[in-house]
Amino acid sequence: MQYKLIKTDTKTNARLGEITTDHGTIQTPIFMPVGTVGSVKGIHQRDVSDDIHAQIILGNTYHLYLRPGPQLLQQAGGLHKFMHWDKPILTDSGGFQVFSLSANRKLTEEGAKFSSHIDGSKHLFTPEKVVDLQRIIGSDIMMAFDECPPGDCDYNYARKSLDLTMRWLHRGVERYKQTEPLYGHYQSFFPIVQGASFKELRQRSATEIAELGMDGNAIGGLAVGEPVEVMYAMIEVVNEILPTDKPRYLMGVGTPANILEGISRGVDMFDCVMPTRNGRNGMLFTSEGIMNMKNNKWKDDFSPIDPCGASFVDLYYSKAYLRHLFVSEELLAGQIASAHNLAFYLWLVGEARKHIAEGDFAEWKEMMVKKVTTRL
RNA sequence: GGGGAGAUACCAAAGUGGCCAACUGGGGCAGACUGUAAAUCUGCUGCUUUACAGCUUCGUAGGUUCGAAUCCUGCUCUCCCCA
Repeated sequence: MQYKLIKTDTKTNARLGEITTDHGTIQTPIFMPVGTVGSVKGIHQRDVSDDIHAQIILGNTYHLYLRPGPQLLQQAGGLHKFMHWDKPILTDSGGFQVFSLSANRKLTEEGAKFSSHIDGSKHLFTPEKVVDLQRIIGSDIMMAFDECPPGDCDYNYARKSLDLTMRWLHRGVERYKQTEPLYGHYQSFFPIVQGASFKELRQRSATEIAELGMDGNAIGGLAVGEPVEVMYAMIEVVNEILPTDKPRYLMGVGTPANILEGISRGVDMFDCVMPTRNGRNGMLFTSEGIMNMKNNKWKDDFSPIDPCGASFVDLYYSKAYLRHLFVSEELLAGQIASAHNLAFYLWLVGEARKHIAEGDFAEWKEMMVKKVTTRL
């Protein structure tokens, strides 16, 4: 994998870059749609690619391990072939499930023991096993197995958690170096900075990770309950330290405003379930603001969903029709909303790249943050 | 014509002397959602701009009672069965 830093903004820390993988190039800053179990929920791969213009999507090691399972994935020849997606894939390690499924797991030095959320069966995830699983999945970017601690945890917990994550990281890197890709394409391995909301822990984590010299670096454990200002502060602290010649990935973030603020602070890659999940729940993000399509106010608004929208659905269907679909609980509602939101997110980062290139990113970002946080 | 059952909030439907402004479901209105256990979850839904407050409601008109959606009487309407 190659990362080319094309331009750094003069007024902000925004960066324009390009990541080259064996499955194609990625223009950064980029947003990566989440397809946890090998599907960007509600959207055909064809549309993820051709309508939404996603350049890379996510999969999840924990979920894919439970279903369909590594044996079948290997039989299929990896996730790319299985799901018919030939652009890059990044897999999360299951570290987020340590957080989101915390009631169903126990942490030990060795790893995380999960009780499957599907059938209760027990499964031990170790840093080594998670590398092996991601080799089988065949993702272009594999993530280290980490503990994502809650955003409001105390210093003692955060320190112990970080220590464990760093020990797991070294074991993961070791396994990564000892193993080879199974399907002939190169796989990167990204470490994840942790340290909750504590500056010195974040600095220590970032410093240690920078020294590893991996292909790219991630910032985890943010947008998990801490105030948004703390998240921004932590990004700044970490990006002071992470190498500039490697892409930086802010995991799980976020709202359109979060993404613009992240880009401004030197983040290159983002992912979030928000465009799809919130879309399925009726929330549309647009360049003019946020719409709750279930609201009565759209009942007889026959104007296009989003006159400036980037997806075909935006001019194809009206607000009134989409509201009707939501009220009637039609599957198409969530599909349209997801397509719209993802296309908007991809459009947003595309515009960000354009404005970094043109040199007016700072002004554009200020204006855009106001617009995307407006309630329509 | 004879016999029986019933009328409760937007709809359906509980409640049959005080704990009832009234269970529950639907509908309606609004909110939440950030490396997806989510096409999920939460709140409100008689009126008074707020309320541990007040006011008006359970077909309708009266009555009994300290107190009635609940008991009694008349009336109106609906449904079912038999002729």
